[in-house]
Amino acid sequence: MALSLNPAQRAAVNQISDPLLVLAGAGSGKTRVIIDKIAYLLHAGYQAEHVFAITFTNKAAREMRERVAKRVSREAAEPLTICTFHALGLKLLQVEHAAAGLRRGFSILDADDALNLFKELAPAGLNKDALQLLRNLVSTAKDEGLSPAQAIAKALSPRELEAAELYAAYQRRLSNFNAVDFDDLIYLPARLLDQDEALRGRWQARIRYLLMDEYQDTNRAQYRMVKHLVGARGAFTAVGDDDQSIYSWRGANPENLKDLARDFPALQVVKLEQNYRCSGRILRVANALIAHNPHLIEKRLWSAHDEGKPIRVLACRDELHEAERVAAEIFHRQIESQSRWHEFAVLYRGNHQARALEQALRLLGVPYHVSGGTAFFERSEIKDVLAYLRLLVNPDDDAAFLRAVQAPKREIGTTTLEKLALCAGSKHLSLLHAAASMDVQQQLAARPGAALMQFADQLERWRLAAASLSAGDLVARVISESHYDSHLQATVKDPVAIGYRRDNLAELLRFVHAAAKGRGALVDLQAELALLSFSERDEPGNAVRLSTLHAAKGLEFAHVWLVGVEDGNLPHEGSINEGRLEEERRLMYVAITRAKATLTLSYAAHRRRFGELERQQPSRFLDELPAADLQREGDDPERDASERRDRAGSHLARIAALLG
DNA sequence: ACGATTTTCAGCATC
DNA sequence: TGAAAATCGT
Repeated sequence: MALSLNPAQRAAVNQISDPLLVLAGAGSGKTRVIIDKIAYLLHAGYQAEHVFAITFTNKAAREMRERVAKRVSREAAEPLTICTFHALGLKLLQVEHAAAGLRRGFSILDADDALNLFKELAPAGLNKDALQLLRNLVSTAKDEGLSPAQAIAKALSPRELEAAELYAAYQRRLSNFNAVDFDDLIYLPARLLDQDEALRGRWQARIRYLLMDEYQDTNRAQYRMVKHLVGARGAFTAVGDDDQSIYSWRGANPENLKDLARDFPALQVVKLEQNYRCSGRILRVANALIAHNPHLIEKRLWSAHDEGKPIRVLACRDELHEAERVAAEIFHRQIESQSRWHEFAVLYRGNHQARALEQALRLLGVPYHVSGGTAFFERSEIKDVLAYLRLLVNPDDDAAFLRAVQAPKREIGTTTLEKLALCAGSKHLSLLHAAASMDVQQQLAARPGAALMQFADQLERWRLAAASLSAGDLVARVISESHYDSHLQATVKDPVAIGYRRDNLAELLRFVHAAAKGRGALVDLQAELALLSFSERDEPGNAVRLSTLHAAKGLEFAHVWLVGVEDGNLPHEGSINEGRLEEERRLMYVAITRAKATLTLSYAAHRRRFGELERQQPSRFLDELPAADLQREGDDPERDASERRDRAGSHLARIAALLG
């Protein structure tokens, strides 16, 4: 990367009087621009506490914080707010909780808990898809900024009315729990800002300059929140790239790029078109591919780098052959070039594709790191322990109660809980309060009643202890006194899995100790934990990176292999049918532009899908790349098919022959 | 209430 | 194919 800014980057940094959209192509140094702009704002006299930078992931926020602290001094960076959209929404709600009808210590339900709560209100016997569809309608309503009452008024058909009423019931239930879901962290602040002028004034005074990263990933609600926060002044910089919009399936709305120009007539647009990452050839291939998509604003990326190595296209027999070849190539290339392992990456469409690759790499003793996978905070043992914390902070959190009361098992089953819920409902008590109430106790049988009482007593003891204990010590005490470890031994059979879960809990403990330093208040800690999704220790180190295309966004590697470039996989089957080809093309574009020096694409003639060996066709996207830049390698798939049947030594061949 | 067995169903995965 | 959910049986 150049030491000084290029003219476009400088223009993006220095423009602080008008609202600004920075169209930042892949590898064009956009993070650099954001960091420098923060420094420039501070230099121009902005107080750090009035400068806000918003990202999508905690990881991005963390990285930005670290880079800013290096650019300006640590002390100067301290008062800055650099966080995710949801964390900003949460901050606002914590300050303005009364206006939102919430009490201090409100809980944040994750997607799972929210769905469970929703399930109880929805008509019984719905299958998973129908339920999720209905739940998504609620999300959509919040995304559009509709209150339950507005949604009911707006419903056109009986089905829509039913969904709107379900939305209303769901919000009532959340309110009873003193809880919000993830959507609410955006929807409620946007609503408050819209309706309460004084509140809006307070926040506009606080946020004097707003920077947004990955702007193409914002949804409607996030845009409305931002619009209210920046007001007519429009002191903001939005950085994004419509060609890297790959999250529309989870609500991102690239149209927001267009609306920005409509809502802020003074909007300036700066394009960052010099790519500092890829070789000339890699960039040319990427440009050729993305040129097949329609564009709102034309942008032409160029690179000052050499042409570089040809792009290779490997034809393979099946996914095992593909994995073996890729692993062998990485193995040899590393030795040959004396590169470090972390300069190599294998990218793929679906998580399941990692398996064959892992196997092949392990066989050669190549260290690797798989990104993504099940998020740390989604693991059941972590959610169990966090449920205790939530319940300590917010006794009305019935979702947390239901989780905590059943892990570890304490002879309280569904029948008991149903009875408890019935009593609690009629007396307008939360489940925990009901469990401790004498009235309710009398209506329960002796044994379950005693078990519930014991549970409530234990929580009360912890609550009292919390005052004099650090958050970390409290969590340690909860884990030990709830006998969670015996619970693990009783429910998990595989001793390796038990060890793994213990490790996770130890990791959580370490995290809480570190996070709670200086803050201490359990309330804040609990809220922070709810927003985190990945383990902080997720340090890949010096290892080959295996990653999905989505998880690879924002990363770069010297040598990239993109595997499974087949119709049905990339583009994915579902996207072909639903005409979402453009997003699939962007996905491939993102993959190609991760590569600095070499790029290898591969596809297999056959692939095992759902247990069946299926014939595959090379991706249609390969035809959109300039043939002159591609170097096709590998065996003729037809000839291989017969060879495969003949080869005596191949175990796979025999299995494949039996199946096929 | 819980473990064992059958059935189902496959994307990407943020906060 | 294989993991997770649903159902069965004690």
